[in-house]
Amino acid sequence: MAAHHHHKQGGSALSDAAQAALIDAGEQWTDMRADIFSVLATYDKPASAYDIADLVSQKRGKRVAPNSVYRILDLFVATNLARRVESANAYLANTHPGCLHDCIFLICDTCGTATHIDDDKLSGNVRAAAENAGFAQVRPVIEVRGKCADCD
Amino acid sequence: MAAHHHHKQGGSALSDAAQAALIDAGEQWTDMRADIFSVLATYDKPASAYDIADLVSQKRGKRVAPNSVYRILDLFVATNLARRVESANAYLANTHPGCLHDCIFLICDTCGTATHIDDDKLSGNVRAAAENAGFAQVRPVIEVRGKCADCD
DNA sequence: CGTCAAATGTGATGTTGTAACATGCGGCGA
DNA sequence: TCGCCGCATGTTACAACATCACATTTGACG
Repeated sequence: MAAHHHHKQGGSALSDAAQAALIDAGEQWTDMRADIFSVLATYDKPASAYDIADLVSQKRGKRVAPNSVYRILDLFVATNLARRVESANAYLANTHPGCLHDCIFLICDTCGTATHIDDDKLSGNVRAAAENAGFAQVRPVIEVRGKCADCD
Repeated sequence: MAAHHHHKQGGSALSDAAQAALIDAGEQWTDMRADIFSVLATYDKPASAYDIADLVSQKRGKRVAPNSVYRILDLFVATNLARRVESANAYLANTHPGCLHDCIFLICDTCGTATHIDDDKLSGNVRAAAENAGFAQVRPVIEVRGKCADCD
């Protein structure tokens, strides 16, 4: 595979990539983590920890506490398998784990779907502006609320 | 006063400006709103609705419910007297009400203080990217988490 | 097999945000 | 003046989001 393609990966391919990335980070790919990732990956809008807890509970036929979900989501975010959408208090699967980007999320206020842009130039400028102001260990949060093309 | 200065306004001058802006928007400047704004304006870090409710309660010697605070904060945000910091679930007074900007907030993860930058070029690029992707009624959320110069 | 660390379960609790309806207050026309 | 109306605020309840502390399970490894 060539250097830097950004095809969205489908269900199982994406899970495979996630698994590889997680193991690569020295973490385990457990059933629970696989289930949570796969549920998260089916969402095209940011999913709250509680949404995920409900679906994973169904899938397993046994209550999974939000608590556990949060733990794993935190891990996913730390290892770049998922992103937190701050303006939605919710999470999205990273469709290309392994690639580091400062994602820009576009969230439709009407239908809730989120798309994401990787514009390293843009996010780089934001980073630069922050560092210019004396900030270090910078982590940009760039999200755009609005109306998507389908909801005009 | 000249066209577009951005001196931070101090306590009473800022409140005066806020009052003017609110009335200009066809809203009332009530005691409650004045109190909430003045409390918000003393913060140099994003203040949660609950923080504000506590302080305003003290100040008035009578419990003010978070509920009421939210209502007024929403009004402030709608009229550009205050901003919501999404990544902190909290609010900041706008130090120059009347000027419309897509603010960029820098929030220190260590001390919590927030500074803000107005870089219309940068935020304009974010807007443009979103509109390019078919989004309308765009409202950028640009925040940067990191460590401020004092906390290095 | 025993031990240890990591993962997950469980229950409690803290924080943030809304909904629904009641009350108060001031303006304005009858 | 009186009653009505619209807006602001009060009050109660609850929903949604997030974390803490501690118990139990699992599985890797000597």
